[in-house]
This record gives sequence, C-alpha cells and structure tokens, in this order.
Amino acid sequence: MKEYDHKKIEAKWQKIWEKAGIYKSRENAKKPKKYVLDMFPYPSGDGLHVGHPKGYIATDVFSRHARMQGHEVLHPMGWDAFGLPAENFAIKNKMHPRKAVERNIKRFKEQLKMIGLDYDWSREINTTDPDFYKWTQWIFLKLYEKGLAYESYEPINWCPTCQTGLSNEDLEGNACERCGTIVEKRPMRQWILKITDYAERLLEDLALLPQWQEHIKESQRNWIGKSEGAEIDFPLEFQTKDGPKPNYLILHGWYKESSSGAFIPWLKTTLMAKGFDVQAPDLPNPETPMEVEQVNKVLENCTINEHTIIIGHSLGGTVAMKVLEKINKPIAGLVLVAPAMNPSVPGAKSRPFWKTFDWNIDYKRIKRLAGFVAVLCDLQEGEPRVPYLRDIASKLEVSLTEGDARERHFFGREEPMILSAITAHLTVFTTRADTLYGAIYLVLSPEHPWITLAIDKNHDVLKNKEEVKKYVVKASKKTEIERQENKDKTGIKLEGIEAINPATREKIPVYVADYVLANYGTGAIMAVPAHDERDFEFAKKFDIPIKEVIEPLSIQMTDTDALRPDLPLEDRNGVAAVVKHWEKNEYLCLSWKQQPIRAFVTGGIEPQEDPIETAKREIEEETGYMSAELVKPLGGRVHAQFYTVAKGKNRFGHYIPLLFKLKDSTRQEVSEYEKNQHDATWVKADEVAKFINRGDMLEVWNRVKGEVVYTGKGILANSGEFDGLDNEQAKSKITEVFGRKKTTFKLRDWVFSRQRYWGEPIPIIHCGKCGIVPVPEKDLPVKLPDVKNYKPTGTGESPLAAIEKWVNVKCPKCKGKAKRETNTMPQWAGSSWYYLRYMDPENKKALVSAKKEKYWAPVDLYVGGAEHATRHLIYARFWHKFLFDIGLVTTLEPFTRLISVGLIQAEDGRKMSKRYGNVINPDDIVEKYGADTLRVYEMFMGPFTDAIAWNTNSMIGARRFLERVWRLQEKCRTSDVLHGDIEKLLHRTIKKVGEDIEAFKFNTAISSMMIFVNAAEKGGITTQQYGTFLKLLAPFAPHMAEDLWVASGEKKSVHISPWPLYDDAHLHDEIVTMVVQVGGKVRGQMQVSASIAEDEARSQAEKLVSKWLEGKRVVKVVFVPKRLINFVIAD
RNA sequence: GCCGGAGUGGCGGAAUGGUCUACGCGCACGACUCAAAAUCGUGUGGGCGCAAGCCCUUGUGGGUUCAAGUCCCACCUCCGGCACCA
Repeated sequence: MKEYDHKKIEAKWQKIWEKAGIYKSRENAKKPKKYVLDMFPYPSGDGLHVGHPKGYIATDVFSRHARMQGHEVLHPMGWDAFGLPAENFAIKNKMHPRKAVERNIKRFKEQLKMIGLDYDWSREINTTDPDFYKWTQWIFLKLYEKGLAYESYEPINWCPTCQTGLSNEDLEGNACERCGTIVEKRPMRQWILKITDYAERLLEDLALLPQWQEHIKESQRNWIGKSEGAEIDFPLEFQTKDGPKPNYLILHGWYKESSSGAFIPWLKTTLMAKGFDVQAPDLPNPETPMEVEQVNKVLENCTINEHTIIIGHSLGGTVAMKVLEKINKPIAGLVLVAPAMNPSVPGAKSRPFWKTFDWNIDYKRIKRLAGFVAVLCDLQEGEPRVPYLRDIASKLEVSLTEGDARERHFFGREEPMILSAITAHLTVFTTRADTLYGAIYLVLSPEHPWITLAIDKNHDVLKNKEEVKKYVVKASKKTEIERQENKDKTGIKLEGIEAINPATREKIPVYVADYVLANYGTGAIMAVPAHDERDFEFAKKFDIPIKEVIEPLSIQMTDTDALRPDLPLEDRNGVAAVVKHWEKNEYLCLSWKQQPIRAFVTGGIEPQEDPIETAKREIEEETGYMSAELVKPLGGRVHAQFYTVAKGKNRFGHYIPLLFKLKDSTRQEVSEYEKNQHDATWVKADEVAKFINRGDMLEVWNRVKGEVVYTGKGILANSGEFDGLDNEQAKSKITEVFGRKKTTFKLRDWVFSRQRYWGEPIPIIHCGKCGIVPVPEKDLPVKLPDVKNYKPTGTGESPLAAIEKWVNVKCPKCKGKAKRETNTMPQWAGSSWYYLRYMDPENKKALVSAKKEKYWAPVDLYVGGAEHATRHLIYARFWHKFLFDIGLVTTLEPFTRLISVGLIQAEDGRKMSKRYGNVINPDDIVEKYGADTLRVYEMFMGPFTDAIAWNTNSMIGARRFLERVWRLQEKCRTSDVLHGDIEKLLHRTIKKVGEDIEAFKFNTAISSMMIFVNAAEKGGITTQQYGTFLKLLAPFAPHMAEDLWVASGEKKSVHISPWPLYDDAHLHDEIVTMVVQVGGKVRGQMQVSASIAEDEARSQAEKLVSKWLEGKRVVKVVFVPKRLINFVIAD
C-alpha cells in the first residue's frame, strides 16, 4: 500500500478538477438550483489565517453535498476590494491601491485554491472592476431618481484619522470602527441614502426569515429601534419686544365648494377664541378660478401687515404666494397647506385652474418677505404630490412638515396639524403619554432648531440669550466620549419663555440640556421626573419638585396567590405601615403562614376610619407593639392585584404607605387568630428588600429609601379625568386627546459619501444652471481616474477634487460648464448587491438578466461573520428591497438562510492577530498535514457557530482519522459474509451525515464517520461499503476521497456521483437494550425483541431486578417501548 | 440598565423528557521495538470499598414529572448586541 501522501494527492486532484470544470455552474432548468454564498472577503495584505477559511469550508461541504444530491450549485467567490482598509494599506506600503489590491487578490486566491474549495472561478467578481461598479453606480442613479438619495449639510460623524465622514453603522460606540479614533461632529456636504423609508419593512420582513439566527435578527431589531409613542404639542408663551399679536389670513383652496366647508370655520373659531384677528375671505369663482380675480379680491378686501400670517390651502397656497409677490411687503409668516401642483409636474391631474394661473413663482422673494415659512404635506397623498412639496419646501429653504391629515388633503372638519403649524409651540416625542400630567418642564437638545433660532442675533425672545449661546457652543465642543463617560446632567433654563402643558394648562419652564439627543424623536422631550430616571437626575440637580402621576401596580402572577383569571376583582382600601425599631436600624415585617407572602403590616380601612388610626390599630393587632408614632406619610398609594387564599377571592388592594417608628418596646399579647396568620420579624434595613417578596410592598420600601422614580405599570393619579385608569389605557386615551400617534426609529439615514479616493465615484454632475444632474446611464461607468496623489485631503474634499481634467465636464442637460461630484461611495456599496452579479457576471446590458435572476435567486444559504449583522446585512436588505420595488429582482429578501461563523481564536484564547504574534498560517498546516486534515479539523472543532480556540494538538485527531480511512482500503473484502451490523451502521451513518450537513452540525457528522471507521476496522468492510463511505467523506476530505474512489476503479469523479440513499429497514433494530429502573434508578439492562409486549417485558424485568423489588410495594409500572421499564415503588 | 445566547470530565464537546459524559484530544497501562516515535489493544467523571457493590454528579436554590442537562420559577457567572433613543 502506498503511504498517504497528502501533498501529491492534493496538488494532483486540484489540477484535474480545474481542467475538467466539474464545479462550473450552469443554468440547468432540469435541475433544482442551490445558491450557496460566502461573504466575500476584503483582500487584506496579511493573507489568510486559519480562522478565515472556516466559513468557506463549511459552504464547500454544504455545496458539495448539494451537488451530489442532484442540485445545480452556484458557489462563487469574489473580492470586496474598495474602501478604507485597501487604501490605507496602499498608502502605508507606498503602492497604488489598484496594484495593492491586485497583489493581495492573487495571494488570497492561491491560498483559497490550496484548500480545495469548489468555487466556480469563472464567475469571480471584483467590486473595483469598472464593469462591476458601473452597476453600483447605476443603482445609485435609480435611488436618486426615486428620491432615495439626497444631498444634505447636516453635521455628520467625521473620523480625523481616516479623514472621512462615516455612517452610524461605521461606528463602534463613539469610535471609528476601523481605527478606533473617537469621531467628531462636522457639518459638510453629504450624499445620504434614505434607508429610513425602508425601516418599517426592514423590521417587518424579518418575520419572513425563519432560517436566520435569532441573535442576528434581534441585533437588527435593536438597530432599527422602532418605538411607538406620541407627539404632543406644547404651546409656547413669550413676549416679543414690539407687542402686537399676529393676525391670520386664511385662503381656501376648494374650487368646487364654498369656504364654509372643511376646516376653515373650525380654524377661524379656534384662533378667534385665542384672541387673534382672523380674515377668511370667500374667493370668487371657486369652480373656475382665475388668478387675477382671486388675488385682486384679497388685495382689495383684506388688511395685510407685518404681523399677518397667511395660510393658504391647496390652490389658496398659490393665491397666497401671488398675493405676497404683489404686495411685496414683509409679513409675519406664510403657511402652505398642501399647495396646488404646478401642471408641468409629471403625473399631476388636470385641473380647471391650470390655464388661468401663472405658475412662475419667485420663491426667493417669497422667502425674503415671509418671517417664517412652513409647508404642510399630507403623507396619505403619496406620489407625485409628496416629492413635489418636498421640492417646493426646499426652494423655500425649509424642511417639509409631514404628517397624516384627519382627511386626505386636509379636507377634515378639524385639522390640528394646521393649528400647531401656525401657533408657536414645541413638539415632543414620548412613549409615555400616560405621564403627561406629570410633565413639569420641557427640555430641548442644544441643536434643536428652535434654540438655533432663539440665539440668533436677530431674535430677542430669550432673556439669557448669551448664557444659552455659551452652553450650546460648549455642548457642541464636548466630545462624544465626554458625553458618554460623564453622564452628569447639565443644562440651562430658557428665561423669558414658558410652555403650557396641554393637559394641566399649567405654565412650565423650558430647558436646554445635552442629555436630549437632537436626532431622535423631535429633539425635544417633556420631562417627567417622577417616572423617568434621566429626568429625575436632571430635576434633582435643578431642584425641581417632582409630581407623581402613576401609582405602582403589581399583579401577582405566580405562586398560590396568583390572580385567578376567572374570578372578579374586589376593591379594598388599606394602609401599608412600615414600622421602624425603637433603637436599631431594623423594620417590622410579617411572613404569612397560609400564603408565601412576606410584607409589611397591612390592613383594610374601616368606614369612617382615619388611615393613620387604621395603621396604628393594625400594628397593635398584628404585632402587639403599642407605641407606634407616625413619622410621615410616604405619599400616594400603591396597588396590588392578587388572590387571597383565606377568603378565596381576587383582591385589588389600594394601600396608603405610611412610615412609623416605635417609641419603645411596649407590647401586648397577640391573639391566637393573628398568631396563626403570620409571624412578625425584625429585619435589618439592608435586608428588607431581599426579605419582602411582593411588588407593591417593595415599592413602599423604595419610598422609605427615597427611591421615588417609578417606571413600571400603574394606576393614574393627579391626572384629572384620567385618574384611576390603568396606564396602558391612559396612554392611548391621552394620546388621542392631546397628541397624535407617532412611530420613531433609531435607524438613521445612511451617510453615503466618503471623502476618499478608493471608492466608486458618485455619478452626479453639479451644474451652475441646472443644479444636480445625474450622469446619463449611457455614460456609465464613471471611472475612477488614475492619479499620483490619492492621499486624503482632510478638508472634507476628496482627493478627486484636485484632478481638474476629471472634475470639469459639460453639463449633460445644458452643455454648459459643470463639475463632477468628487465624493466616493462607502465600502458597503458594492457588497450591498454583489450576490446578484454572480448570477450573470458577464452581462453588459443589465445588472442581471431577468432569466438568470429567476433561476438562481434567492441565495439559499449565506455564511459569514456575525459582525455584519447591523452593517452589510441591513444595507444589502435595503438595496434588495429597493431593487424589488423597481422590478429588478423577484424576491422580497436576498438571503433565505443565514448562518454566522464562530470565530477561531488563537491557542492562547485571544483573537488571532499579528499584533499578538499568535497567528496560525493555513499554508503551514496544509504543507505539514494537508488541506483535508485542515478541513476535517475545522469542521470537527465544535459547533459551527461557536467561538473555539485553535489547538494543533487536537488537530492530530483529524489527521489520524484520515490515515485510518486510508489504511482501511487494504482491509476491504469483496464478499459480504461479514458482520451484518456494519451494513446497518453504514445506513445510519448515511442518514446522520446527510442530515447533519443540512443542519450545519459538521462536528457530529464527522463523529459519526469516526464511529463507522472504528467499527469497520474491527468488523471488516466490503469494497462496496467502503465506496459508499467515501461518498460521505467526499465533501469533507475531497482530495483523499477522490483518490481512493478512483483507485477503487471508478471512472468519474466522486464529487459528481450521486449521494447514497439509506434504507429505512436498516435503521431499526430487532433486538434492543432496555433499561430497567426501580424507583427511577437504573438497576439493570436486558436484551429483548424490539416488539416485546409490555407483560412479557415486565415479567423478565421483575426477575432481573428482584433484588431491589424485595419487600417493596410496586405502585405503578412505566413502560416505554424499546427504551425502558420503570417500577415505581411506594416509600 | 435593556434585549439575546450559553454554563456538562483535565480540555474541545455529544445527548427526540427515558442508561449523562458519544466522538476527539490528553493521560495511564499493555503489545510491537535494543530504545524512542508511529501504530495497535485496554482503561479513564468524583467519593467510599480488597471486591461484589454503594453513594454523589450537567453553575446555585426551588418546583412539575414514574423519570429533568432538557420543562417552569428565582438567582449567580460568562459571552454577544444596544445604550442619556424619551
């Protein structure tokens, strides 16, 4: 027999397979497809370490198994080569990134090939290849076309080391994920992708992914961070220097109805009730409106001055702007409520006023004349109005105010959104609308627009403007790390302005503080210190007295006193008395005897009894102590729902918590009845919390300790008409009355610009005349120019900006002078869609042909690192859904099944890294032990998704196993007069290995093959059985399996041979071992027929364990066929 | 703090509510050898015992069950995600 020479064998077969092209994927309609995908690597300069291939080996095993089962398999590989790491590597090594990438890819590819992976290299892709990134740019253009890519000047995260802006996903805490540098906020021009438009679907559709690991889905849910709450408006009161109140002019927009319709009467009455002057003229000919007629009517009949706020609805919006153009004098404000659409907008419906109105509007002048501008948009209207209004708003340099009108197009009889838009107010977002009555101040984030406006030199509402300004500047300079580490609350009260709590109608102060985040919710909160930890901290610091509005409610769910859902609740008012010892720091507690309750002294208040009297009486009756004196009431009440065993009733108890102290030890005898009810015990102060086991009583104790913030569920108090409601009910009722439902997400829009060289150029041209002009599709790809200096500038400009030849272009629209966009795309762009390109890598006309997409999509199995849960995997799902919406792909989700690889750590248990000098190189392992050994070991190490330390010692086991398989070829015999058991075991092994590969349980698959080999060595094996076994081995050790397979006389490759089938008949034993137990303990075993009857088994078993049955009474016999028989005996 | 996941020999780890510790590493002893390595064989959770055997054991404490590593409750520890997100 030849020695097992892995080097020879592996080199030989790798060459032969490549030549024969057995791993080539074809669109073969006759076969079911299987698309198996690895997260493609970024080809780093360091090459692979043994941890990297683990996932690739797993998909390799999986895909080989699928191929043998008759699937047409797509298992491709490519390179994610754009981005910072590649560029930084290039700079460090003074090598052009393109050169560096080429070199690194070559090295990576060699290493991967050496492991014997079954990739179809003819489909190799590279994100830096212009033929590839042409389509990345194409997708960007489509996103732009659909309004999902926009320019913004908002401050973004800037990494000073990498010298580029970053997205939220690129951060680890407050540091750059790449280099660990703390990021700063920097305002700059950015391209942003509107991923937030897909937030809801990205969240919802996780439900379509049962084959994703829960922790990945959970991470995504966390990241998207949906919370449902309410927006509530708090009107503001402040005094302006010049006194007069604004007056309102309402211009309606119906051309079919008179102005008596819809919201106008309501708005008029409401404003007048507040003491404002309101004009709402009837506009002539609403059926067939004419501009001149309508505008003249307004000019002739209405008073317009610098205090006027004009509100124009629908066509009235246009009339309003025309009026303003004509009078050409400043007014206080202009509010456009769903203004009418310019007929030139594609998709706009034909209207009778199109021809009678002039649609050229001087937006610049309007903006100049109006003190403030707001554009309101009803989101129910959708396209094309929403994008049109967004455009109008941007021309007027304001952001669009979006929301749901009561009725479409603001046709409701009441439209509160309009009211809040025209009166001074602050809007807060809260998930605790139920605590509105406890909102005793507001807090704005330092970046809140209202603050920005108020500290402007032209405004003088704030009395302490300079102080506020200082604070805002200081907050903006505070690094994120300072905010993180030092969570001490800081802030400043805004003097001269007050808000009105819409529920209590009380005036409350307004603060600015940096514990409120600008980019979450509305950037403003209502503070409820009694029910929010952070607000409480702040209130403590500023000496704001708190107001409790939720009284704790605890519902007993477990134990014998758990609430019985079938019984009604019976209310009872009572007291809960905390009694302090006369000298020690101990408190009097009761443990109940019939129920597992440990609490304070409690009791029901009798009619006409004073609670304090009740408490004193109960203390005497229940504990005998007679000298209790009230220290103080602890405030409010606590509530509990539970079942009383003694009374057989559900109780809803309402307790007034009171604190007492005993003057001395005077004590009387406790009655027999009370003695039987409970024991009184003195408990040390620091052990009380542990001793007490009822939720409501713990809340009482918290009050004793002064921990008054309560965030749990409860009953409303101090909340007017809502008193007594359960807080969940109150939430929706209060929202209905004082606010509106609102859903908020933590997910931010995707900052898509990088100020670096090595990325896909963003295919946009900036023209002085036409503004932003997308590069025409036919001009794609916009190639990244070759340059000498690709180092980042650090100025917020990409190095591309310096290449004049490339930057200066003709505008595709007007042919005038224009400049290219010089920002590049982030690293995650190419990886957001690359999996589609493997399906059709050569296609020149389309990203992927419909036919091929239909055949291969979706990816059946996707394997990669868990660190991509909230980056790549969210981005890719977003782009995929977008491509679905524009009809390019046919599946809602790109990846059906996702499995994350568990890290291979170094032998010392740390991360494998050059820095620690603990890297194991796969080249060395392959050289010394062979690729097959490496493969078998990595799959055998443990559960695939677990992180496990590499152990070269342990790896020897894998090598030994293969050597034993090798030697087994000598032991094969042709006759089958062998141990019949080996055939049985073989069939079980076929079943186990197949199922385990499917389930990614490679370690147990290998273990079962080891068991088979052990048995075969002992019992012998036929040539045919050995051949079948080699097929099982083939996915794991492809080289050895192939060599042995061909050596046995086979002509075709084992890797395209059919996977063996198992015969059910071999899975069942006729003779089984049954365990005999006495009292649950194993006392014997017996070999019996699998079909043995219970009686028969019992009598056999009785004999076997007679020793243990002697003198015992058998109460019951448990018989589990084929497994066990248990004699249950009496004690 | 909140949300996920996990705690089993000396080590990596097996185990549809039914004999806990499969398989592998390591270790001990034996065979082969002058010897060593390699290979093969036997053994290997802990305690008591000469032995037959007995008792204990899946992070801790309770519970359900004839029977719990597995199900339920409380707690402890570790890992991962989010974190001043209202």
